[in-house]
Amino acid sequence: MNTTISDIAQMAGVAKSTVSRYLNGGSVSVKTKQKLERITREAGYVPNTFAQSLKAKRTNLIGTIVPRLDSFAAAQTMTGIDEELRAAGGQMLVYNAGQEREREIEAMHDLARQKVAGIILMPAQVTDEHLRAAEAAGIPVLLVGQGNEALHSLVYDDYQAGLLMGRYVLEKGHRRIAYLGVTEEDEAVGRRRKEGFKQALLECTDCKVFYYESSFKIADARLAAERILDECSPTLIVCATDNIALGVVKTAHVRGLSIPSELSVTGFGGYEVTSIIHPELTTVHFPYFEAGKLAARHMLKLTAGEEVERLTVMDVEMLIRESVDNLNNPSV
Amino acid sequence: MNTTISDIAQMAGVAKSTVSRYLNGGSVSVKTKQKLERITREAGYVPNTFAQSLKAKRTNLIGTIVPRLDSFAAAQTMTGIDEELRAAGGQMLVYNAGQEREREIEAMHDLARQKVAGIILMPAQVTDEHLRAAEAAGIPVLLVGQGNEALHSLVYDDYQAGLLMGRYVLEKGHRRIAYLGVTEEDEAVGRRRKEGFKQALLECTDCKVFYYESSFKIADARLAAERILDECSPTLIVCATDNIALGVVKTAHVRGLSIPSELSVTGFGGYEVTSIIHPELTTVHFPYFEAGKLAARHMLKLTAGEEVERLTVMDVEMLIRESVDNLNNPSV
DNA sequence: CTCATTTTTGGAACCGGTTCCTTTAAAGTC
DNA sequence: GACTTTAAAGGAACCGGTTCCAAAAATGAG
Repeated sequence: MNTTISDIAQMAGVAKSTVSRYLNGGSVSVKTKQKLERITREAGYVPNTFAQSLKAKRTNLIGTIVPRLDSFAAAQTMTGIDEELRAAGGQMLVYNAGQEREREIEAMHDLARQKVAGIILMPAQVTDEHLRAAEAAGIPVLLVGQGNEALHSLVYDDYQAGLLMGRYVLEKGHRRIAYLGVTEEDEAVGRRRKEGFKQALLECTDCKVFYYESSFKIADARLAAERILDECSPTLIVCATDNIALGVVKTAHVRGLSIPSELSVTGFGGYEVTSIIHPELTTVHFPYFEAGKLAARHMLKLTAGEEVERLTVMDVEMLIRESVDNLNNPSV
Repeated sequence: MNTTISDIAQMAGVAKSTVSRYLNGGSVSVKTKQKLERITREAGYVPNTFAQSLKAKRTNLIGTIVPRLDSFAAAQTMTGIDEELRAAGGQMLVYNAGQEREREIEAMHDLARQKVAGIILMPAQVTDEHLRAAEAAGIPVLLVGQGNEALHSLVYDDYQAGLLMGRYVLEKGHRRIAYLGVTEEDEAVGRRRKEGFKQALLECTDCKVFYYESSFKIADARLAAERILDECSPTLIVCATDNIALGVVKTAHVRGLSIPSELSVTGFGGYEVTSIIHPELTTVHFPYFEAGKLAARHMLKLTAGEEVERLTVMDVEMLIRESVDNLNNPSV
């Protein structure tokens, strides 16, 4: 069915090693080069990747394990990875872990078995199991979004993000604040982001802060917002992610609370939708796309055996928009 | 480095063909079965996929070509495909075409070369080039979202969607309507959806309808909305996709137009965000996730050589929410 | 023109499995 | 216990490339 290198060799009247050499740029005389050029083209010859990989013992595939396919952050990161990989002749093999830890582990084994050249992992949490699986895989593993000393990591400056946000809302005069976070098992989003925020709040002596927790789901955030509004009526709710903020905004609308005049809301992430809704959401921009590109570049270096700094921190940027009221001018 | 089947054979003192038979459930005595069970486990033996595929001449990979990674429809469809494939022991290899036609073609060649078992393609348009590439690939190709007689297709009932929407807005008393569509090169979204809508409008004698066109981008939709509002001040704008509707809503907000009292807006798609924004967007739900699952099931059958109906039409469902004003009761 | 050197080629082994065919061992029959 | 039948195991070829090494051809030097 498909023409093989032997077919080509036969047609050209040469040995298949010569054809192979021609294909891989080895020493071939001008004459045979031309002949082979013509024949491979006419026969529509396409090398069999398996045979190549079997010998080479590796592929140009980079496995990418994402928690879910339908999240803004994951989509942006994947797009970045894909773009950069493609430019270098590589390819991305996406593995959807469906937000389950065991499936992340399983994915690493599976990808290693498929001899991908490296694995880019976007976990919610890094456990010993992850480290063991990474070790067992025997290929470079790069973490995105979470850091770990044992592996190459690319993280966002979550602490700084929390700090910026804390300072900003203080500056706007808010003194009764709810922080709607996520589980502290999530080192980056759950802990660091909150710690930065707390640090900023330290500078404020007359502040009341209420800490709440939710899952990453919008529906859960809506429920949490109900509780917050009932229990402590803050002037502002700082949400650990844009999605959570979206849920809070929704609850506010349902209750007929106007944003920001009656309730201020902020998020983290900088998802596209936050600039589409009304009022636009004040949030912190995380460079997901750039992180994806950088992750891919780092991975390419790693697979080439080059050195890469173990920890890279990506800068974040405050996005000041419309969802936070300025309480300093009680005018009008 | 990695243990091979020969290593196992040697350790067990049997021929590698016996090990292979053991692994693939051939006839092996109880005694050797037990011995091999122990040895493969202890050695942590994992078969090399390339060697297997080289012989088998195919993989359990299904190539999926998407226009972009960061779209709700693509993400939902991919999730559905992935879920169903995984359940059947297969895997999805995502190829991002970046909304460029040539890259879709290139992707098909590339995937065929990598010996994927089949290709699921989500094109904006099906050209002769697509058909030729599908032919050349020599493997099943399944279209999702667009239909073509030459290939197996899974489409949404765009005509019906347009019809439902047209009837609904008429019923709500709108008589001065703008339809913000997309290029007619897109058979499904550009033509069928609009045709259904037009059909519904035929029943209305005193209607004024203005047709406009935009790209799929929110930014372009905002611009188009500006034009529409300036030129024909309709009571309602029917948008060909939810994203376009989002852009129109944004423009309305910027102009201080209240929705739906001063301007009604509708979309198509049923993206998650449409139920989060305020007011919630009236739209038509397209079963992207289910389509993905069904596409995967069909593909699995096709790769198994089974028959599958050439054209499958997925039902859509009207989602009546808050963004369309009822003009029939000018009371209060 | 001969001999040494370099370039180009061919042959064979190898990558790690699967599968076909043959031989050997075990089991069943009379 | 000898003979047939069936089950289990071994050996070799094959999938389609790459690579190493040796042979052949072309080139250069003297």
